[in-house]
Amino acid sequence: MSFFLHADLDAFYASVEQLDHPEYRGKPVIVGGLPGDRRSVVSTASYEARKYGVHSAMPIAEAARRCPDGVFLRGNMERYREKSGEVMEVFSGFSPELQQLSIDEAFLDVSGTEGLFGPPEQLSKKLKAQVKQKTGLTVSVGLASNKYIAKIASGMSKPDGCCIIPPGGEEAFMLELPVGKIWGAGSKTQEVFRRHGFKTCRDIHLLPQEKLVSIFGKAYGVFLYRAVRGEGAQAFETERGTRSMSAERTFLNDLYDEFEIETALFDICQTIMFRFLSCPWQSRTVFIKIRYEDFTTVGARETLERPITTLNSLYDRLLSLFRGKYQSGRGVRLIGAGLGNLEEKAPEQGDLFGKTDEKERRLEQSILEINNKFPGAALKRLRSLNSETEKPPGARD
DNA sequence: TCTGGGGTCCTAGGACCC
DNA sequence: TCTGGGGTCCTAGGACCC
Repeated sequence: MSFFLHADLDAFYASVEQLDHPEYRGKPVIVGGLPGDRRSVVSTASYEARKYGVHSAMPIAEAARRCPDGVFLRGNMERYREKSGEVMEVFSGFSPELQQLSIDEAFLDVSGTEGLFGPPEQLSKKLKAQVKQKTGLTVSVGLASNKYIAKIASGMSKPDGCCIIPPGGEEAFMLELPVGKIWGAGSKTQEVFRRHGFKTCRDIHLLPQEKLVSIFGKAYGVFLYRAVRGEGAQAFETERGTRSMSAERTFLNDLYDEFEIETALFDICQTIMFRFLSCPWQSRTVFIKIRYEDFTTVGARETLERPITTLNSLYDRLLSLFRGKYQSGRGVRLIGAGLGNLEEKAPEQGDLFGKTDEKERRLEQSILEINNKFPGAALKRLRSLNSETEKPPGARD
């Protein structure tokens, strides 16, 4: 008999700030940006801030209107990653089968741990107490016979709660649930639910699988059919490795100047390559993303014959994708790029990449490292190394 | 209200091969 | 002559999650 625990830190970024800064405790804390920051959104709002109607993904400007006396912070990812590590360390003491879902949540396979930690209530109590004692943070917990139900249960117990769904009770638990609580049904799907008059999972439960498939498509229809019956969704049961690596940037003001956009693209390219060099993957697929001023978003991708090995070659391909896709004259609000179809690095095949490539790769690596320490310092040098990059006449160095 | 950044997965259609 | 069917790989776009 399998049993899973889903653990989710409460208002994670905001809680870390309140932990590190006692003067913020009891106050509405909003992490994501300062009130004047244009184009920023809320990452996390503390429970005090949520009372004002502030929530994740809300524009900071709106949050500032709703909660003018809030404590607004840009956030410190390095610190959050550090705290996350501490918490995951505690989790790992409760099960060797730890599946981290994101920076602030994880699944633990706790099947057969009763002899060690007692029944679910006690297990949960011990885990919550240990997280609190060792990290100062509170965590909400859900326990069930599959991950999907455990995840929904932890969400219902927030903050600082625990919700246990006994084996056999999964379907009954789902039936009464409002459709808004279905994990995996976002705003577009909620709109479809509304149009069909579906209010609780029971309304969906009434329909045969074929009907759901005809409304929602094959994969999603089957997913819903299973979900409302309390059966785990396949997607969450198996752990999948990393598939892509990307970076993007939204500009404070829309960019119209192609040289400026391409410079930003180069900067993003460096960020990706720096991260890519220290990971165990290789990739033959490159992609770009352009968001225009009206928020329409387009992309382009290309799969190459050989893996990308140098910054120069990456930028070369990204630039060509960009130039092939970009509609001149349109304002660009965001530019992004990345590498897809990540696969295990092939064992060193020296002859696959020429000697020039290898030399170039090493030079780039050292420049990227310097540039990571002193942002901007080496950028010009690198960009001038790239033969594809021509400066328009009159552009200053 | 004027919408971040980093990811995953699905769908539909086209190219190409046998 | 004017057209089958299956498989695989690829691209573009969209929905969703934290």
